[in-house]
Order: sequence, then structure tokens, then C-alpha cells
Amino acid sequence: MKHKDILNKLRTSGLRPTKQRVEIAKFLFDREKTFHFTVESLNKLLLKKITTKFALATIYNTIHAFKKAGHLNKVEVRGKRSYFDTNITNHHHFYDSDTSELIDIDVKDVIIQKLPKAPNGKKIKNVEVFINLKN
Amino acid sequence: MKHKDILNKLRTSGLRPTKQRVEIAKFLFDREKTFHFTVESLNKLLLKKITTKFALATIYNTIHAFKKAGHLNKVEVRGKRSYFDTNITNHHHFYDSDTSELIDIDVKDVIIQKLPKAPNGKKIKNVEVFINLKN
DNA sequence: TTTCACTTTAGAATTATTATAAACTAGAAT
DNA sequence: ATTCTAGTTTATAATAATTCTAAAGTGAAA
Repeated sequence: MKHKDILNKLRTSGLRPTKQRVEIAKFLFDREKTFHFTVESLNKLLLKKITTKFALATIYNTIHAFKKAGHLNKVEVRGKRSYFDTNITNHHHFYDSDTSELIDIDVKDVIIQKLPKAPNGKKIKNVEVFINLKN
Repeated sequence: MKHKDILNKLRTSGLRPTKQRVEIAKFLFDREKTFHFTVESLNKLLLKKITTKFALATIYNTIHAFKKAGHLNKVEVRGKRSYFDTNITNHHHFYDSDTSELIDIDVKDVIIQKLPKAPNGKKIKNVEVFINLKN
């Protein structure tokens, strides 16, 4: 993803392309594979690049703005901190509690044959399958 | 569940039947249906009964002891606080984010036809299906 | 270039949970 | 029954993730 595309991505999302946002967007979206991170891990990774100064709150702000704009998925897992996922298609997860690692599962790899119907007045928004791993 | 049974349940779990534990155990397990709660909601409900004085820490301690003994399931949901579930059989959940309510789904009501295999060296511990609801 | 709404920032505030250390207590030993 | 002790409870402090706040900074429209 080129610099121009990043700027465009931000602008079309109604986000002013500030230095911080551009840096974070490049870091997150300029990659082949899907990327899972927590605010803490992202902060550490960004610190190594030092190109721009980031307050922790800015990372929170930016991540939430990206989330709101639909560029990130929030994945809440057992435990305290939230994970974010650059894969915004509908998908499922393996979770390895030993390493606290999330691994994407393509929707195609999970086929659900039977689901209960939603309680009265409610509809199903989405179905998340969470596969916990052990050794 | 009679008083004696509660005492027994505690003792066989290696938990000394203190006033607090007995009260909490009665409140949690002396009911027909499965019961979902957070530490906060449980605390509020117990406060209404005032029979015994409970420190918040005691509720945490007790709930964790019950969890450890296998009398409660911990269900971690999007958001901050953890839910506990008196249904300790394997099962799935509806989650209604409007009301922050969890609803049990029997394992029989979800049939999964296809699952990916676990990453190398890992095994599947369990599969949780989480159905998010909307109106 | 000026202006201003949107952003960033540092630090304080909040919230859920865990840790601590002193006071308490169930039940075994005397 | 009384004493003893390890397991518990308690109030409070500590921790950790996240959100809030208010002041300073900055894109970009005019």
C-alpha cells in the first residue's frame, strides 16, 4: 500500500491524515498477512521505529478510529486485553492460551450445520467460533 | 439443594464451609435454571439479603474457589467484566450486547460439520460458539 | 496567513481485579 | 470445653487496561 493510498484510506474514512495516523496506518495495513495485536504490543513495535512520537492515548484513539471506520476488527478474548485484527472479513479464531496467540480461521474452514434460532424479537448478528488450543 | 448438601458440596471440594461461602453457595446453586452473573451483579444481589457481611474480595475469593472446584464456568465476553455461569456442562452462548445478557445454548443445538485442524503440535481443547444478537 | 475544528498529548481518573497483612474462625488436638 | 492453627475474611492498597481531560498543536479551508 502506497503512501497515497494510505492518505486516501484515511481521508475517505473522514480521518485527517496526521503524522501519527499515517505512521500507524502504514505499519498496520502495509503487509501481506493479517496482523493481530494488542495496544501494548503495537506500542512496543512502534517505539522501535521512533519516526514519530506517539502518546499511548494516541494509539488508543487511532485504533478506535480505525475500528470505527471498519479497518480493524476487535477480538475480545479470555483475559484482560483486547486484540485487534487487520482481517476485517468475517472469520473465526484459534486461541493458544500458552502463548496468548490468536490465529485466524477462514470462514470456509468452519461449517455449522445447525444453529438455534435467536430469542424472540432478536436476530443473529454474527456467529463467532472460538477454538481453544492445548498442547 | 438442602443446607446439608451445600455443606457437603463445599467440604468435598476442600472448602471450609464458612458463613460467607455457605450463603453464596446457597444463592448460586439453589435454583432450577442456570444462572449468569458478574461479580458486580452478584454483589448487588447479595447485598439485598444482608444476612452476612461480605467484603468484595470475599466474593472474588469465593467465586474463584468455586470456579477452581469446577462448580462454576467462567465466560469471558466482549467488554471488561467476566461472567460466571452455574451451568458447568459444555455449552455455547447467545450474547445480547444491548442488555449485556448471556443466554445458554445447549451443545445439542449447535452442530458443527467442519472444523479446521489444530496448528502443528497443538490439539483442540474445546470449541466455543458465540452468537451475537441484534434487534 | 489566518482561523478553527479536529488531534495529540501528558497526566489524572476510572474500573475490574489481585495482592497484602492483620483480624477472625472452623474444626482438630488437647 | 478450651486451645491452637491453618485456612478465611476483611479493608485497604496496588495493579493494569483503558478512558477522560484540558491544554497545546496542526491540517486544511477560506
